Amino acid sequence: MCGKCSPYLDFAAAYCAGRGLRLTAPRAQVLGIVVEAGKPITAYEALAVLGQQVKNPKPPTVYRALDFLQQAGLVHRIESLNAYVACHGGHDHHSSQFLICDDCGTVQEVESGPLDKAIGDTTEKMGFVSGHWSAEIHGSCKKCQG
Amino acid sequence: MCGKCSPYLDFAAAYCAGRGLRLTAPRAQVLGIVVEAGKPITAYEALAVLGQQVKNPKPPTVYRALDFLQQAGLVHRIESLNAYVACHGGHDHHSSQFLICDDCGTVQEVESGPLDKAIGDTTEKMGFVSGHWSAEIHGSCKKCQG
DNA sequence: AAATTATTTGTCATATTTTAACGATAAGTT
DNA sequence: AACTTATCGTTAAAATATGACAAATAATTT
Ligand SMILES: [Zn+2]
Ligand SMILES: [Zn+2]
Ligand SMILES: [Zn+2]
Ligand SMILES: [Zn+2]
Repeated sequence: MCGKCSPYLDFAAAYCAGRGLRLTAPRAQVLGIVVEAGKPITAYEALAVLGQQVKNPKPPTVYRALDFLQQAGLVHRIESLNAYVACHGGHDHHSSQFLICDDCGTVQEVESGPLDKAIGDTTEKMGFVSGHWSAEIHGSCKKCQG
Repeated sequence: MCGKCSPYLDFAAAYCAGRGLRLTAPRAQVLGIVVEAGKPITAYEALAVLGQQVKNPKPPTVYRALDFLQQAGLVHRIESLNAYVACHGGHDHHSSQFLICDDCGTVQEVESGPLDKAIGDTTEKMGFVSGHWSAEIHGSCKKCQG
């Protein structure tokens, strides 16, 4: 828990309350851990951190919390990293786009209208009904360049 | 090996030869297995199939072959499925887009210029230098509707 | 051709990531 | 309170992926 994640947790509490979602203790703890990480964190890394707060937690605790948080839209899973990041905005979205810096490990979530439209156009043309999608863009962030 | 994968393997052989890449026996076998699957196949599924062709193969054999094939651009990894598909075209590309049907399990690789441009615009605006990216679009394919 | 070097392979084992199952606990309902 | 549903803690075990190293193969050099 820190200055950065406390406001986020306040927001998350209200966000969940407004939707009938239960932000229980383990869920809130894991959310705090993901927020505080500030970059992608794996389930086992989160488990290790959680172990500093509660006694000897087990993997299912973290995985269940992450599943819940994902469904709630509070965290995203970066598939290409097997890791999780907090959603950068308090918005429902079934799709997400990430700029993943392979040098420093940071991930920036972006919202690109044109990207959204391009995917909509493509799926429509193919007669495909899109549920959710994600674009994971690997490369080098601004800071990490000469 | 079948009527579908044989021409693909011929192409792959020429493709690799032209680039100084060595399409060795285990690599060609694994490629054949992925092509023949016709839909995403996991490393361990491929390992099981390979076990019908050679005696008691081990995971590293398949993983190494898949790594090579990926680097060569002959197969893609679908991160959200932990599975692999053959590249639908004989083209170099550092990026790919997939329409993944969650009902029938098929995956269609598409090439969308607008999507490519949208990602280029976004990364440029953020000062991000993009290496490779992939968009994995989950949903329901044309066949699986109504 | 022989020696050298680099790449690839087979094999052992292990590490990492994720899930199933199930009884206990807590929350929401009638 | 009695009932139903959701969540939790715990014990495994399944599924996914990699490290290490010697043997074999292929490419390169002498
Ligand atoms: Zn988000
Ligand atoms: Zn960076
Ligand atoms: Zn492709
Ligand atoms: Zn389908």
